[in-house]
Amino acid sequence: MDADRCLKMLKALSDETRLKIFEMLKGGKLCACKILEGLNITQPTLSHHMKILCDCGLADAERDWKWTHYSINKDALKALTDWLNGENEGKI
Amino acid sequence: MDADRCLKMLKALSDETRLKIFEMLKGGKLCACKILEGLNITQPTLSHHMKILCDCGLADAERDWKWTHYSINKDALKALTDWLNGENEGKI
DNA sequence: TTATAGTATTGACAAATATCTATCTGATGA
DNA sequence: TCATCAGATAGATATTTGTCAATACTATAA
Repeated sequence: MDADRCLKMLKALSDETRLKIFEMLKGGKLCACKILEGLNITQPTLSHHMKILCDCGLADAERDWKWTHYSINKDALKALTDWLNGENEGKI
Repeated sequence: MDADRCLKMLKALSDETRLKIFEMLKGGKLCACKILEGLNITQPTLSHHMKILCDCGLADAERDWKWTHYSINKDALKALTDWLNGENEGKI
């Protein structure tokens, strides 16, 4: 885990809508359509946000038939918080 | 610690310059002029960034004669990482 | 009071970005 | 093959924000 990766994750979390999505996903895996229900944004906007969350590694996407299920990548999250807390040793 | 406060902290950390400052301060308390030395920005820009870091609670400012010393507020940092990790119980 | 020095504020501007509409893609089922 | 549907991409726009130069503030020292 380096500062660049950390910065990317922090940028991903530093938007109100994406932080809301993050909170929703903390409760467990969710389909894109379910996430969309809880937010006042359009589908392309959600798609854009999910890409940012996935690209930085904080979220994982899993296609199941026609739906995409998203979940938090707990290892990435832990790497981020460890880095912030100064426990910069190894991993990810 | 609520999501709003968390969002403010994440926004504060989601800028490359401020994350560098954060890293510097993780090594210990620093004078503004020392921070400035390690960054290619002007003094007003640093002042602007320090205000953001202090306003969200992640950094503390301490005036000593004519110099201002900045440090990380470890309680605030822990509250942030706890919140991200889902340990949302109480405090700050 | 006046000069000096470290830090903060203001105002302007350019770059980044969150959002939308419109459209595309890819897979399924008739 | 064609229609349908979930999700992705493209292009445009408005807002946010990082930066600077200029200036103000505040405390000290002469």
